[in-house]
Amino acid sequence: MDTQAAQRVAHDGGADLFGVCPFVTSQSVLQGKWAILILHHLAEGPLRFNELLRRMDVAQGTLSKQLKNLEHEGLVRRIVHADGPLRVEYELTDIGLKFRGVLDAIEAWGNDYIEFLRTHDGDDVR
Amino acid sequence: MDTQAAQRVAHDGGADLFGVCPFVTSQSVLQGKWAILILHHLAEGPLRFNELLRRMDVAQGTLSKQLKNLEHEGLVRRIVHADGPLRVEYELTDIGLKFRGVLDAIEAWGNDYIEFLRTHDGDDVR
DNA sequence: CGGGATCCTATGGGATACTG
DNA sequence: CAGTATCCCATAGGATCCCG
Repeated sequence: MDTQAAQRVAHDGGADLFGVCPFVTSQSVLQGKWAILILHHLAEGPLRFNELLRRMDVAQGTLSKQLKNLEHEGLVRRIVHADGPLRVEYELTDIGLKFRGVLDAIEAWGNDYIEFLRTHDGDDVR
Repeated sequence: MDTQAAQRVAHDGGADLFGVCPFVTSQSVLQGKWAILILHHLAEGPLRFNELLRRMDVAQGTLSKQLKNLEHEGLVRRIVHADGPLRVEYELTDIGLKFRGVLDAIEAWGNDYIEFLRTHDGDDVR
């Protein structure tokens, strides 16, 4: 381990609230550009890799990594169909399905915010 | 209509859906390590800069930038009190207050997920 | 089809020092 | 008190090539 990494570990005495605070914990799952979008698309049902790829304009490698993360975190299940040609589907697990509550809230607020953006056209948001 | 034209229409070539899709739009606001946490702390009422600093173990510069972002995006309002010593408070705007719906959903799911993590101890999540 | 491996860049975020 | 400025690094994510 190099010096910098060692220092970071040593200094990490600060309380990491992952697994303790629901907001910190959720944040670590929601971080990144694609998690919410993937979860959103899978919320309606299982999808194959290339189908996800087509729905979200994302690089293959990136999608692959993100799906592995979500699988590791327990939100997504990867299913390989044994019949015929290679066919893989991704679907939400139980805890992944529960996330739809968050997705619904995000959708509602997102629409409110889009409306807000239009009515405050002068302000340079983003 | 010929086939190629139909396909070009159907396939949204790299369009940025910010301001169009509520999920993409929300994601751009929620991205980053601190936005959700800041919003959560401000949801209960206005807070001063150093008070936020104390509640979340974050670097000053980082907090400053994040607050500027949220202010720019219209979720947070910065209030400078003119009396006596320098005193600044941050509070949620109307559209920021509406975000509490998302925060509530996140809190609920976060707690479910924490429970899920405990009952699946063998899996190395994160 | 469904990826993995590799390389590269952009940027988020921490540490530190300084300021009105 | 409430920042700003600067430097630096770790990581996310895109592009490209390759594979079973």
